[in-house]
Amino acid sequence: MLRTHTCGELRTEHIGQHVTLSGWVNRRRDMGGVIFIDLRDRYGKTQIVVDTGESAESAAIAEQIRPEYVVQVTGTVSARLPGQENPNMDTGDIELKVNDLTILNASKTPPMLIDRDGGEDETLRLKYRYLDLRKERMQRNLRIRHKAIKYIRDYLDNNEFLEVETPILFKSTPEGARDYLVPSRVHPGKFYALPQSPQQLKQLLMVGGYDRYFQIARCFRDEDQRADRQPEFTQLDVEMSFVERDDILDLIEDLVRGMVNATSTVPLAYEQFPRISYTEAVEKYGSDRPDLRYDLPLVDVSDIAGQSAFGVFANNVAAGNPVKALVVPGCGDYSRKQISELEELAKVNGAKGLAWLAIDPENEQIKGFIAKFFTVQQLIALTERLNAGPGDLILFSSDTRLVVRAVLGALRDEMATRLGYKDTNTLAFAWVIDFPLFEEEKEGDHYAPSHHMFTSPMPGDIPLLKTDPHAVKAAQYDLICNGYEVGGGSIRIHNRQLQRQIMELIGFSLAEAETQFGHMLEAFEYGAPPHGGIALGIDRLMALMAGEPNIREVMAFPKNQNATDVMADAPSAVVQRQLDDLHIALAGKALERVKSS
RNA sequence: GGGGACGUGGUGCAGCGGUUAGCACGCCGGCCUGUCAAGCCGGAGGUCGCGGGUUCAAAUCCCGUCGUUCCCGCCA
Repeated sequence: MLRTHTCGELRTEHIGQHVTLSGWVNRRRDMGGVIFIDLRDRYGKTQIVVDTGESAESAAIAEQIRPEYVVQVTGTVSARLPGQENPNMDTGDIELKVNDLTILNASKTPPMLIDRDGGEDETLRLKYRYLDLRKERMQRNLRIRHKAIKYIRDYLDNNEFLEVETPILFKSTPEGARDYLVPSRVHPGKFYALPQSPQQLKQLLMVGGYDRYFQIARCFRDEDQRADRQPEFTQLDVEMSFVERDDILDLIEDLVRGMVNATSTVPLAYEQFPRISYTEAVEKYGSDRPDLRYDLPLVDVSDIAGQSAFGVFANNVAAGNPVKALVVPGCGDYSRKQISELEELAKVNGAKGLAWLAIDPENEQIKGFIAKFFTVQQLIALTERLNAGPGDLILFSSDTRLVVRAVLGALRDEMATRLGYKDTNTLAFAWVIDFPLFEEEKEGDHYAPSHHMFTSPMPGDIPLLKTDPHAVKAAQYDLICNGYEVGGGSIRIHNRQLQRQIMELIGFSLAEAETQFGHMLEAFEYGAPPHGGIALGIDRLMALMAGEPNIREVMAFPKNQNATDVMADAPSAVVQRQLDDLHIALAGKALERVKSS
């Protein structure tokens, strides 16, 4: 071993011991007669002291040392001089007096400072990721990730789950996200697909009798990036047999609660996760993954506003559409410019305009271009319903139900940001349940599944499939946190008759089903147990738990927004021979680019 | 595919029509025996992303383009 201790380990009880440390030079402070070196590894920092009067040899080496040199130091652990202790360092009561100093490896001047979080350009961080990884921030984040995943494995192992690996090279299905494809050398013109999730495979494991399965599974989706989306990401994939919905929710909630309490830097807002229906989520918060760190509810005022002389409201209510409102505390003094920013946001989300009222903080007069269309009694009824007071701003939306949701949901989110309601030091988890089995709007003349084809209806709703499919609730659930979807799953259909019924409703022919899911349908004929499961987005969970705004910060080697690895320069061109092996000829843009390079 | 923001020594930024493009950190050299973002003195380092245009004059204004990022579309 090139060390006897780590750089975060030595304390006063080690004083007098002869030890060897190895690590990176964080900083060197040359006082002339004495040189201090902060030696760093991922466990901490220790101050090294070189006294030029005591060892000319070590002093000469210390003179050459620069930041990020890798050095080995042997010396005696000593108490710091009285008054020279550093309370900001874990090892601040001691220092290592050097007997022997060796440079294990030199370093070029790094393009960024390691001991300061510099806000460097993202390209720089990603190009020199191995240097970025030396920073405290990334080391802390990857440590949280490791601890959390270890917690998950231990928890599920204690509950009789088996971790099973499933193929990375699998089969493309046209549904869902765009697949990453891998050409086959052995089968010209055919392709594997990288899994978007192990969904089918875990259901087949249930048929195989592995009644409690999990996997820390890498997944791939070839879609455009976001702060919470990378081309490859990690799911905790879970599937169980002989369970009902609440068995899964209870288990996963206990797992997540324990994991957060044990490993997260950001604490839970509350221990018990609320279970809210999809209908409540979209009607009250305008989103199927509402941010529950704050309330700011959408309130239906159709009955009052429909009576007003404002044509838009009256006509919409007469047509059966809602008028809903959002009260924004303290924003009654918004300027014309600020209001028009909000109107722009409303329009982006489908609104034709933005109606608003503001209550004067002094004289309680109600301003806003629609005020004149309301009687005094109507205004009183409105403010009472909304619990709106002096200084408040009231934002309205009236349109189809879907547009009202989208508009006020977006405004709720925006106003929470502006009002500083998004506490970054709390995690507000919740379950969203009772999703409709089918989307509200049909695709052509067919129903569209809101999750996927294998999602089971709630058992009591099965008769409704024949009479009112839109009223059928699914045994589907999402785990949400701070406005993010961090997980989702369902109880699956294991009954062939029911599966066929659903396929007919969504316009999926037997022939189509056969080519895409033949292996699934056949498997289900050999004694598929009742089963269901969930998948949690590990990267999103880790980002939330580390208080990070982007999942790049919890991945060791992420890609940038263009799905490029700027460190390794991937994807990259390959030699013609490789293409020939794969029976691939470049065409179009790809061919032009190769010719011009 | 679309919209917003950003692009200036190694790094982070200021300058936003008119001197030799400025500041901090870093880097190089010197001084210094108790520092810990050490201090002091001196120094090097820039095609202002790239291309075109407007102007007597462009880092600065306009157009295009490339890169980064956030968002919309997309993500069963």
